Parts: sequence; structure tokens; C-alpha cells
Amino acid sequence: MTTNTPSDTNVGDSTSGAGTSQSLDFIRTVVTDDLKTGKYEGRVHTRFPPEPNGYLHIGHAKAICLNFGVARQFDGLCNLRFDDTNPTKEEMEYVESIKDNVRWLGFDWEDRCYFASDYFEQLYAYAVQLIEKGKAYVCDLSPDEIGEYRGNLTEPGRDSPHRNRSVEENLELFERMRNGDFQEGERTLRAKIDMASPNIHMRDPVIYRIQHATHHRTGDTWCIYPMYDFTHCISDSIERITHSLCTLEFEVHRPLYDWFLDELELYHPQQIEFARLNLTYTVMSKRMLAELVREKVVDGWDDPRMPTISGLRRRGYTPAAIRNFCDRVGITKYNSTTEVALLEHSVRDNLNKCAPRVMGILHPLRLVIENCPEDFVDELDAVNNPEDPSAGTRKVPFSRVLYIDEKDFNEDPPRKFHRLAPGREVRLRYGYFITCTDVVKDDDGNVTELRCTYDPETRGGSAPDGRKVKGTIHWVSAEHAVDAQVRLYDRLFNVPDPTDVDEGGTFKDHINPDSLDILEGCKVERSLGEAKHGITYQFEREGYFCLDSKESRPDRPVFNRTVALRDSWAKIEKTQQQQHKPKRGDSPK
RNA sequence: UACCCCAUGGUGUAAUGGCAGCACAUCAGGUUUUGGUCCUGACGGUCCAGGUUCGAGUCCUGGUGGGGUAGCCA
Repeated sequence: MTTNTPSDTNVGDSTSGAGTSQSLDFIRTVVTDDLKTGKYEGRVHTRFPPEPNGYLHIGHAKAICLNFGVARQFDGLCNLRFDDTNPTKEEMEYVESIKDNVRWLGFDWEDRCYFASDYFEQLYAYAVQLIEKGKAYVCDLSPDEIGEYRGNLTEPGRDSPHRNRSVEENLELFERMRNGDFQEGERTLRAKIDMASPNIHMRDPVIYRIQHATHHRTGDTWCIYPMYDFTHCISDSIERITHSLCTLEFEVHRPLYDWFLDELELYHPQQIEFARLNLTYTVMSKRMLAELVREKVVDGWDDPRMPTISGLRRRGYTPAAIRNFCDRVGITKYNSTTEVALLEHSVRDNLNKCAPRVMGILHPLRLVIENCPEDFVDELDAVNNPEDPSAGTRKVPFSRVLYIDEKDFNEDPPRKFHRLAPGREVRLRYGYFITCTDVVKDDDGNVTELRCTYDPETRGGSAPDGRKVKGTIHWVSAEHAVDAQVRLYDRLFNVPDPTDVDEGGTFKDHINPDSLDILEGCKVERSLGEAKHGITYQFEREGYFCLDSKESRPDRPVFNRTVALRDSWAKIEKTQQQQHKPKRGDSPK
């Protein structure tokens, strides 16, 4: 059987990394030009530089696909580098989850997994070099004072009173900072650039601060830690990166990136900025996602409703679906918001090609076939995947008592309803034609059971006399069915942009209270008793489902709905309902 | 208010001075043993004003609109 296991990452992949697409995005255009002019001796070397302070989300997937994709496409390399310069926020758990996510997405950093913390000693030496050159100084201003001296967006800053200390004094003070002679916040090392620069990041930025904190990798070796701007460009340089791709908010940092490398006369990669991914009906900020986790709005970073890579994986998304999505989104400098519909299309598109088909009943309605003997069991052949003949067939048991979905029966069928109704004949998928002869109800008038007859001549789903039926519905044999819990997910927020809040409001005001719907007592076909983790199945006519990696147990399977199938009947139903609604107002136009 | 960046259908993107194209979404039809898939069609766009040019979505100038930047976060 063809499956969509994680190792099967190339199923249904599009042009990513293939280098066959006609048009290049602006970054690939730069890379192509640099290759042409021999700017980096024909090398292409990128890096994906996450900070291990949270789980990766679909926006990071875009950056991963870009960095690893460019490297693959141009026969280059891509490093994984952890930007771990803030010991108070970073944890080993995040390092592991990030590695796991990148690998799962189908990318390989080979032996090049680096940590900025590995460069701390070198970084320190470069800082000393800057001091010796008269381009950095130890400043005694407090955090608040530094803020005051910095000026603001419209007013220039003022020089720190410590700006003109001697090289010797700076050297001594910086060494004492390292030795732990000072309290946190007491002193910093700052680059000596220009306090009047229109670019605030050039107003003598802090490059080292004192933090008496234990680092997840270096322990208590250091009590001073380098800042991002100083660390990132030098790390890129050390790793001989050619194109340092980052998001738009770092655009104004680029002059600083260039300044450090120029002053230190180091190998100089090129920083290029692109727009981060935004998706409708969700949030894409680590801070907000962490808040949802901390406050238990969701089940954890890998809650299937989260836009995290772990969440999407647990939900049943495939790596190929995510990669294809990232390809479709493209790379630009325009700050855009992509509709979730595109993500959903990407996963349906991929799963349609590779998901094994099965039958599962979400809202069971008992159906008895009266002309079927009690002990009759017919093993019918069912196609595993109509999109992939090599997936073969399986046996599905048919017997006297079945379950169908409540939604597939209507006692008073509306127009265009093709499913079961009193006196009506439909086809059971891969089974027989059945006709509804009677409806059994409880005291409250609820339909509790359907009585039907079947036509033994229609085995397999076609009638020898050539008669047609309009509807085909899915079903399971009651005796052979496996009980399951099914979890239906909806968007986490009920507005396209949850961050668009009223004065004093929060993004959490927009949380969709119905984002999780747990269905108990669902009936799935016998073969799902051996459902495998990591495979997303199509429950025919319903959607795509996978075993929940955390909650599912062999004796009590739990399925997550990845995404529903497109449902054109739902649309017809909706418009019919609207048409039947009496028009209100009837105001003259 | 300073500096930087950006602007093509509803959404995401392509067109590198020469026919404004693709995908998603929407709508209509066809095929179908999944109201899925697939196929066909329709709808719909270059922010504004000048300029350069035989020719401008593209180049120039000026507007307008949107975004980013004032952590000892990254």
C-alpha cells in the first residue's frame, strides 16, 4: 500500500529546489547573478538561524524551505544554526523540537548544526579587537539612561559620558565584565558609531550585556552575552555564508551588519530581507503562541489547532503539503497575508494523491437490512486509492446490520438531496443498492434506526438491469466496526486578523470557542483497527484523518481530522436555506 | 514627526522597456460507484498625477496608502 509516511517526502512535490521553474523570486535572482559574476567563487551557502525559545511555526517553514531550497537548487549548502545568545529564554527542549521539525520537513543540514554559543570565545576576541581599534567602549549608563541618551525617532541621541574612555580602560573594564565583577545591567559594551544617526540602530548599539544566568549549553562559563546584531553577522562570516536571508524587520539592521564586518575586516556575506508569512485566522508570533500554550488555551505547542510545524504534523499534514504551500506562497518584500484556504488546498492536493481511502462513520445511524440473513457476511473488494492503482484493494465486510451517517438520511429530503430517504434507493459504496423501507423512531420522534432491503443482484455497486441511483453513501458493518473517537478542528480564531484588536483588547478576544469538537462513539471500518501512526487516511466523503500521536491507544483509537473534503452539497444546502428564508425589510431600492 | 521598505484581480504571485499570465477563492457547466478528484468556462487587476520613450506594471519626479524601526530580545 502506498502511504504518506514521513520518509515518503517526495510524494506530490512540486518545483521546490528542482530549478526548473521559469521565473525566479528576487532572492534567487540575486543568487543567480552572484553565481554569474563569481562573487563568492561560485559558492552558495545559506543558513536557517532559529532562536531556541519556542516551537517552529509555518512561517519558519517558509524560511526553512527558502534557505534549504536555495541551497539545494544551486548546489550549495545550508547550515542549521541556533541563535542562542539569550540564556534566559532558551531551552534544550526547543533545540530538539527544531531539529526534529526541520528533518521532518525533509531537509538535511548534514554535519553542519552549529550554535552561536560555540563562537562565544571568538566573539569576545572580536569585541576586544573593536575596543583596541577605538570602535567600542564600556558604558556605565543604566538601561533607562541608555534609552534617554538614544533620543527617539525624530530627535538625535547624545553621546554617552563614557564614550571617550581610553582603550586601556575599556579593555580592563570589559575583562572585568567577563570576570563577573559587575552586577547585571551595571555596564555594557557598546559600539562607537554615531549617536546622531537617523538609523537608531547605529546610535552606539549595545553589543555585550551582563547576564548572570546559566546558559543551556555553556552553563556558567559566561556572565556576559553578545547581542544579536554583533553575533549574527560574525557567525555568518565564520560559517562562510554567502546569502544571509532574514525577515523584513531586520532591514534597518543591515547597516549595522555591514558595519561590524567592515570594521573587523571580515569575510562579508550579504544580508537579504524577505517578507514573513502571515496567515488568516491564526497568529504567527512566537510570543502569542507561547501565551496560548502557557494559559492552556490549547493543549500544547503541538496542539493540532496550532500553526506550529508540530501541530500541523499532529493534525495530519504531510511535509510535502507544507513544502508545496511554501512554494505557492512565494518570496517577496511585500507584507502580505495568505488565505488559509491556500494551505488547505495544498494539503488536500497532496493527500488526494497519497492518502489510503477508508470508510468511517462520524455520526452513526443504525441500519438493518431486513432481507439479509443474520449470519450473512460478504467480504467486498474496496479500492484503496482511485488516484493510485498500485495501492490495490482491500476486503470490507458487509452484513445485516450497518451504520451510515445521520447526515446521509433525510426523512423529508430537500431538493437535490441525492442520499437516502424513505422509499429511496442508494448505493452503498463498493456494496449493494439498498432501499429504505421503514423509519424507526424513539418517543421523542428522533430517528433511531432505518429498515432497508438490499438487492443481491447489485453486488459491487452496479445493477445488471442498468438502473441508476443518484447517491452513493459510505457505511460500516456494525459487527465488524471499530469504535473510535474523532476530533474535528476548526480555525482557532474567528476573525481573519486576530491581532487587529480594539483599544484595551487582546488577540485572545477573538478565539473561536468551537475550534475543537470531540465526537465519541464513531464507527470506523475494520481495517482501521490496524491504522498506523504517521499515515493520513481519507475517510471517503468526509475528509482526511490520522491517528492522534498522543492520545490514541490501540484499544481506543483517536482520529484527528486534518481537513474536510471540499463539500459542494454543503454549499447547495446553504444557498437553498438562504432562498427559503423570508426576505426581511424588502426595502425599495 | 525621522529613517528604511513596499504597492499588479477578493487573496497569493508572474511579466527584468514589447500580447498583463498562473494559482487559490468565487460562480456556471461536464465526467464520476467519494456531492471528492479530474476537465471546461466565467468573473475579476497594474494606487494617483506628471515625465522619459515608437512603446511604461516595469525607468524618473512628486503625491497617496500600507509596513518596519526608539530591548541590556531575536
